[in-house]
Amino acid sequence: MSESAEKLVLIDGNSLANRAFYALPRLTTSAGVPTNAVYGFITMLLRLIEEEKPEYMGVAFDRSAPTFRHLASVTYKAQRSGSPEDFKAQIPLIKKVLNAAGIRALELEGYEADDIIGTIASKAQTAGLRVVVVSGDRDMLQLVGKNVSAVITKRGITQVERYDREAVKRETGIYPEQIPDYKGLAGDQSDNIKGVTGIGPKTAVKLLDEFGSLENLLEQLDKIPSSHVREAMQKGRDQAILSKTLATIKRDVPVPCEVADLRVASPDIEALVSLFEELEFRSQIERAKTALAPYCPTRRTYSGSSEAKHVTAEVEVEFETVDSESSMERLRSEVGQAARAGNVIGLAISSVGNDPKSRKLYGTALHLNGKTWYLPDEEKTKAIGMALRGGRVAAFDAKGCMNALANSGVDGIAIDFDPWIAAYLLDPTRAAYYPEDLAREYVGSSYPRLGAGATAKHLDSLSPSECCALAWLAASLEQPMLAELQRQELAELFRKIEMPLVPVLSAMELEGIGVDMDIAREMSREFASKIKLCEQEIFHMAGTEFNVNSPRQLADVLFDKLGLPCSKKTKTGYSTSAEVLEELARHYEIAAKVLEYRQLAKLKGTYLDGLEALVNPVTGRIHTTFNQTVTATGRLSSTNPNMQNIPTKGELGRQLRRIFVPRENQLFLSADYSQIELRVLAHVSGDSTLIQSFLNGEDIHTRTAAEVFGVKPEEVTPSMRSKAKAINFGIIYGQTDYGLSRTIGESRAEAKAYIESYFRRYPGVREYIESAIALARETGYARTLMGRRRRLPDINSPNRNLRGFAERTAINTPIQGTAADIMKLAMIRCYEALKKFSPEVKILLQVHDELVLEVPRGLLHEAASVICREMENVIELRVPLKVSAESGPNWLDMTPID
DNA sequence: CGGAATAACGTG
DNA sequence: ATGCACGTTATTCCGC
Repeated sequence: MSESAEKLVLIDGNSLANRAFYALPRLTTSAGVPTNAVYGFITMLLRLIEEEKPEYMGVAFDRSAPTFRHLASVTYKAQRSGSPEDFKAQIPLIKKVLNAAGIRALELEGYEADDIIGTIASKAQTAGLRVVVVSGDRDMLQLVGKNVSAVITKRGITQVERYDREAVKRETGIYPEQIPDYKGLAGDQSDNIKGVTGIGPKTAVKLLDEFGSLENLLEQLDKIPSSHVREAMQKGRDQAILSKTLATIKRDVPVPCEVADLRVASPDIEALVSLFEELEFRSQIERAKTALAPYCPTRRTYSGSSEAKHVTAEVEVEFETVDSESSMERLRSEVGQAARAGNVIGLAISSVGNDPKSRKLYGTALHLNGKTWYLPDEEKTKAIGMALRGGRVAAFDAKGCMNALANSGVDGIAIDFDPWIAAYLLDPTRAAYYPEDLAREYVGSSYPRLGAGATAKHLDSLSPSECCALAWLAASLEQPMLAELQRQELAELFRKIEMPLVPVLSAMELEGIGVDMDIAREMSREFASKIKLCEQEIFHMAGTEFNVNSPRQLADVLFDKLGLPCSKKTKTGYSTSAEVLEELARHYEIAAKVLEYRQLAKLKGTYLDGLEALVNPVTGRIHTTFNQTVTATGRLSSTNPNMQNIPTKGELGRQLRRIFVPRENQLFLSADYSQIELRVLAHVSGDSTLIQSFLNGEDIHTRTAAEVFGVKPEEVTPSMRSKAKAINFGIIYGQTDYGLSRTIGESRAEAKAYIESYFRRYPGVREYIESAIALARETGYARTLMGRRRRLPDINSPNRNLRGFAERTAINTPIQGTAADIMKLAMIRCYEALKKFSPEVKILLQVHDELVLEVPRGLLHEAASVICREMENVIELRVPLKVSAESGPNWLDMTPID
């Protein structure tokens, strides 16, 4: 069964509505009609549609006498959130909404939602659909099987847990089909199922692991080793059978419809809008329209912000699905022909996955020679993959495509054009690079319907037609966007740096980095107990208990209750930032404790607990994603997790680096550019003193201190050096005297004097700053050494604040951006050099001015020299580039090489 | 419930 | 007003 099969989402309506009802405060229309359950239900429904994009949907409702459990829970919480009547009255409203949305509400006299869902899930499974069951009830896990997964809503559907067969086993210890057997043995209090007296959860799991099913167990009671358990089973035999029956979801109830009837095909948007207006759900109208648009037979009209209004073509892109040997043969020959002729081949891949390494391909579209093809599965993609090697390929999210292809065993596809990267170079500060916007800007007023791909930020779960439209678009954008890059003198940066970087980043992401989760969990436990201790001390000193994590509550306690002096303010109240607390800590112990608490909580939450969910279950490694199109300056950024902000500054935080470990018999090698930004400053400013001190290999901060404070280098004290360091960094950021005075804790006049003294000693730097601002004023841009540009629309603003910000950006961007350019080029060079040197050496991470690699022990010194050489010689500046290398058995214990 | 805004804090 | 560039976490507010 290929994963491109159509999808059916089955929702337990009562379960979701109930949750919504109790989670939301009492919302009503202006007439007083309660609407919270409807509102919450719609929120969850739309979210599901947006994420799952199912072709089929059904929402099942109970139609039996309420069980004991329902009554109990409803009356129990009733006093807080409204009466059960308020809830019941909202169910018909939910059904009305579903009806308008074109989604079937399913109910059957005398049956619960479970049974309807079970029955339809079975039918759909037989029909070859992928089924997703959504409920708050873990009982539903028993329906999980081939092509049937379950989403159990924990706290809503944000913290969603998706179960397949193996996940159920992992979580519960038993397989889905054994859940009724399990309940037959261990019972279930919440469902009033008794089970066998004397058999608890652990015994039940053990028995089922051994005997498979309840029936099998009952046949071989004599084989149970423990006499205790054997007796219990003999006594509870009938109860076990009855309990199992009660716990089994029925799969053969007379549901009033066929799977085909559940296709979402004709939402009545007008009816839905008027219903929402009636319910006064203003904020949901637009969202619902967008979410349901793909299900509507006709496409909405697009109205752009400009005077010209474009109407997207009503037509789907035409494509041929490759489902026979003959079509495969034809496609193969077309690809060969396109490759030989040098024609562009548009590529788009529909894939899913939590991280780059688990991103799995389930459909590929190709557009070439004016025709679009769709390869409906991995097998077909592999069959054509190699043929793409020589072609000129264009694709949105080239790196994601490479990852998905590599995970399917298709390596070495070079992608020459990624419209997202092109658009990024043309305007790196743009909020989003939507395919639809690019189509309008570069292709013209008519293009095929893009569907959900229109506003795609990542290319998850595209339908065949969306996938094909994007392949078409990627190919169609190539020439116009390349021409624009050329016009703006960005083509070389694109061709020589950004696109060649893609395979390097892909390889890094797929490689991942090793983590020792045993250490992480151990540290997490230690931190937890320290946090608890800390919290108790804070409560004691405060004389009250509160949530220390809440800046609001903390401010209340500190400034109102305890009357500590408050200084800084935020938009909403008094600030409790580290800066404020550090000041207070000089006199008040509680402030110091809060700082300690904060530090521990931050480290635990972000770097210990947050990591767990991101470990790839197959590789056991962390596969971060490097984003090439987010920063305004040209740097990379890293997400899921951010591997570029792993603690290094504080001693406590630094310890977390022990978690990251190389493979057996390998070492980490880290190579970092020393003072790269100041070296870039020296180069672009041409300041002779600065250049000279780098040429001499001096300690740059010491030299600055000597210059600014007018002493000999050997007379520079640590305090002078640290101030000089602050000045050096401040210069790069365009800092004012006020800012410097705050960082070094001296008077503003003093800071001003330092800066003036600095500029007297480094006049070239002052000239650079002035010319950078002047250039930006003239052109509206800041540019890096390699021509990367960033628009600065506020550089001539009458608003002093905005203008000041733009001016500082004009100073900083060429420096930060040039350093980024250099590092990117170095990465490409290192990657190429390592291919020749040894395929066993892997680049794992980039942290702006540092590369982290994994190296077999025996290759360490040679690898280090290859890397340092490549990094240092990547470009000839007026000052040398210096790289320092370290190695170690984890990311904490790193020692210098040479 | 879930989305958005806010505050805080980790990195180069 | 007041130092550049990022991403993640937890809390809080809001919807009608």
